Amino acid sequence: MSNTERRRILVTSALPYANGPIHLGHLVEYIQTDIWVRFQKMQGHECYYVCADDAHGTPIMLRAKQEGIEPEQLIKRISEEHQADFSEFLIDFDNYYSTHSDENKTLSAGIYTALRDAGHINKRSIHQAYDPVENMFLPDRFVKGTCPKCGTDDQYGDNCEACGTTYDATELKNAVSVISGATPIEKASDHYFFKLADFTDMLNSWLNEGHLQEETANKVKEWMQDELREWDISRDAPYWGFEIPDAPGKYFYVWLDAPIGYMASFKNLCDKNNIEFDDFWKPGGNTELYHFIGKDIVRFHALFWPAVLTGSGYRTPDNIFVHGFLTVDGQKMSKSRGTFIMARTYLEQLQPEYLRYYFAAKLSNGVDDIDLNLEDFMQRVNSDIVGKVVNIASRCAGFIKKKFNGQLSAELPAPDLFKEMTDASEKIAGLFESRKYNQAIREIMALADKANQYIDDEAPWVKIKNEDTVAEVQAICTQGINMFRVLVAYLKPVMPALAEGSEAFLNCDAINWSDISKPLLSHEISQFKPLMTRIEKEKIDAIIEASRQNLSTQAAAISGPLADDPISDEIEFDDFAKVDLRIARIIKAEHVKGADKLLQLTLDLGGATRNVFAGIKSAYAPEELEGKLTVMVANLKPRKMRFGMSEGMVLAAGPGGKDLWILNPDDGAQPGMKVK
RNA sequence: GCCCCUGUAGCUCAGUUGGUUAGAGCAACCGACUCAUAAUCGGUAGGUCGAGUGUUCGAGUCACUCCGGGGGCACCA
Repeated sequence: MSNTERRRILVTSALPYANGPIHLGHLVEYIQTDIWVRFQKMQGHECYYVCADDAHGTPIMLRAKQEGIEPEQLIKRISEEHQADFSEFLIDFDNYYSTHSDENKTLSAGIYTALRDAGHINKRSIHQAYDPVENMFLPDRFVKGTCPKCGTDDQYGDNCEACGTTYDATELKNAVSVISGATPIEKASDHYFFKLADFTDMLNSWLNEGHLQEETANKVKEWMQDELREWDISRDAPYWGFEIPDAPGKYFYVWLDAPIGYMASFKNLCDKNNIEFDDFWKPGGNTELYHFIGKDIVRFHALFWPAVLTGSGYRTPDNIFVHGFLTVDGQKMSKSRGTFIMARTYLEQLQPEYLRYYFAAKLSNGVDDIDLNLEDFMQRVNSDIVGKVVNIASRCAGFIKKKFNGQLSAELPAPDLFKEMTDASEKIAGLFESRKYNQAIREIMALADKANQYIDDEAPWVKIKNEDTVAEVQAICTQGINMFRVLVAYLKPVMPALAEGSEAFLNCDAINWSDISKPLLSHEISQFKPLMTRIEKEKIDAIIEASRQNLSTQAAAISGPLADDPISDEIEFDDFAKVDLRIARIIKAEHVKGADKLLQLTLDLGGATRNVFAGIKSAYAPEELEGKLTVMVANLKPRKMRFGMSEGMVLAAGPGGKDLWILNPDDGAQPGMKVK
């Protein structure tokens, strides 16, 4: 690597939104980026990794209000939480900042002004839902009402979840503002638009210059086939953001100043560390710029952002690395299943490097989703890292320490094998560089297998017992420990703390990519301590349990019958047919002496009568029931209860207590009829 | 409704421009070993490559249809 040029690289991850905590889904991206940046730095390149909280927008404004604090206080608190999470996950930003900063304000205003002066900004009036109580315009998702098409209640202002119709928030019937409950009115307002279509040619050529992964480029080209509409970049007061310089009462839409936050965070770093900002952001700077993002925000980064940058005299990114979403056990993260796992919840139970390793083992350079399979996670980490890699050091260290005073031998007994391992360096580096971490990990683990095989073949535990061969043990273990060191070097971008612990054990300087080919010889190592322990199943269970509990303590938790009580496993028709359901008339209902929950029902099946005890006392008075038709399971095996024989079961729905409703057939059904 | 991605051993994934008996790791099973955090080493078994049809001398690899999973769009960016 010494003969290659020292690259100058600026890297960003997407800015987390400052209204909630970091979860495992977020971490896919930060871990992916951090690995790449650590790798670049290990190569000796000049690489900066900047990020920031995305601190503007309506949701933050409203949340602060709800908590009775100023937005500044809210974003400060959230930023501290975010940074604590990132730091513990060993995400090593060179700078972590906020979009609510002087630098960002200046840069946003400058970019806007440049766009305006070049004629890329258009101003026109639009109509929008307006909350007359709160005196603010309402984004679609802050209006709810009845669908104008199908009449379903409680639908958002953009489309109906029941019938799928899309409409304007102003078309909703009985519309209410989610914020105040007031009926929104329609109101006109001037908005500022970015004329994206001005950049059609520029974008078309940019898209063909190989800046994007193929799949991403295809997606963006698909969007380019339609005419590029103007992008609304302004919002009316009250809004939490930056006021537009020449438009009092108008603010930049959060998505305008968010990516500029990348620049602002870097500007902040430059000012602290004497880095030339323009080298990285003006055209022709001989530097590289990369954004790591999720596939949900491709539009902003691959369409608007290059256009905005070009229109205001800045450079465009060299690439936008798009990754997929995280699923857990093959399904979308779910609060009710306990798989919506917060970074903090994870950290309370497990070490960050387990997850860093697992993600690395799964991540490719594609946009496919990756799955966190919890069983696989545990097995994989335990067997790869603890069983294979760390085990090499563990099984050699004892001999060296006890028998040879911690001294490594002066030569390697198997230099060819060592060379084979260091020769893999270029291939593995190429895989890290191209973000095929999964392949890199596979290569590294194959080498770890080789190391263990070598030790097994040499059997130092046998040779140590023989006078003639005892001297060989020192060399064998020196070989083993040096192979371990190479593996740690390869894994260092992924597992920096393991590397640090290993450096202490090896009693050597920080390992870099360039010095792996020089083995440690005639060198004293330190006492071996377990560098990493196994993942215990209980810890994973605890994470799931804690994530479930988060659910119940969160006000806005998603719940409902389906979430609380998911649909059971699929059955065959024959299974259903075994259940004989009949219409029954309740001809008599009475209290049962000594029973807290039961009512005794006499049911007429159109000829036969049945005596049934039903646990519905909490919801019904006997007199309410007499004469009613309902549905019963007629062929249920009679069951002896404390108060007598119960010959069937009436059907009811609901969580229990007062909330319990028996089934009622529609008019016309007669006692005894089969339900099918 | 339209469009994109995806579906390979129990699990996680590789499978190059279609070409001989479909690969790896983990798990399972058998054996060896005991230095090591019950780790390691050797071996065995396990797949009609989601289903079907087609193109071809030949298809996991191409085309079409269907099914399952993920996502995008339907004037919201």
